[in-house]
Amino acid sequence: MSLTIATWNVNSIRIRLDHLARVVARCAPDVLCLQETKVTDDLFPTEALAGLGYPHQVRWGMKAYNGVAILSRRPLTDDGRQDWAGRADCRHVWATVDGGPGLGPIRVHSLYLPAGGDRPDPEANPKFAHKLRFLRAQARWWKAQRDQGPPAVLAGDFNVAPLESDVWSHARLRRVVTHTDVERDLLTRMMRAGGWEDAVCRLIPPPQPVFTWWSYRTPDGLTADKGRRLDHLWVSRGLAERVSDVTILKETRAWPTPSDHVPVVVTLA
DNA sequence: ATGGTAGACACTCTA
Repeated sequence: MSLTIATWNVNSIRIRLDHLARVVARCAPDVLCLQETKVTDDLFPTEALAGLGYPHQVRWGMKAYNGVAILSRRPLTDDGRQDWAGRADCRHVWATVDGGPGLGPIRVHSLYLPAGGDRPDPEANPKFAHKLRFLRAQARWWKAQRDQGPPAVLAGDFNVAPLESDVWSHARLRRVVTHTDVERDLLTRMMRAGGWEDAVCRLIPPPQPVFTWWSYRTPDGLTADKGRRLDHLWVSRGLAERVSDVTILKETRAWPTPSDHVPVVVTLA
């Protein structure tokens, strides 16, 4: 028995339904963690996604911005949601899925961390200050949650590229939001506090570069491979040895009218 | 220092 979990920032679930169908045809994940759904729950495409094989859904969205969801082929139980850094902006949901014999129940989190604006200065840029507050709060939360409840998966768009090999040029991006020292340090702290292990790094060891995002604004960004690894899938310690496959679906970025992020797909066996 | 593209929504925001 195995469980395949994907995480993908779709940049609008309604405009990405066709791509979602193609992703499902490609890798048939059991569980899909989505970010930037950009839709309120009453307008969420529940039926269309059930028709793709995902009748079990947890979604939490708002108008125009943010929004997260978990779609599953198998029943979801004990679902929850939480606000962070003093804002009600639909960035974190979770639910428990049965991984089957040998895996048992697994709590899956879909998380969308703030992008942080343009200037990496918390004094001058309130969005960056918010991002740092969010990261610190996450580290505190996961430290308290550590070793509680079932084995867990934390997946999503974290908007931080923590390793030097997570960006196309470490030297040129060190002062760019997503790859500054303070963000990289806080994400590492959050990971250690929760006892998380990076499932992708487990099978694709650094410094092998892995990118999951290519900016819309860089015309040659994809062909020149000027990417960053902003999307992550972490597993709690008990699951680290179960990571049996990792796939980054880079091809989706070259499809017509793509999301700027691509799916990260991890199989636990 | 600036502007580049995309999505939502209603003209400007966020990424």
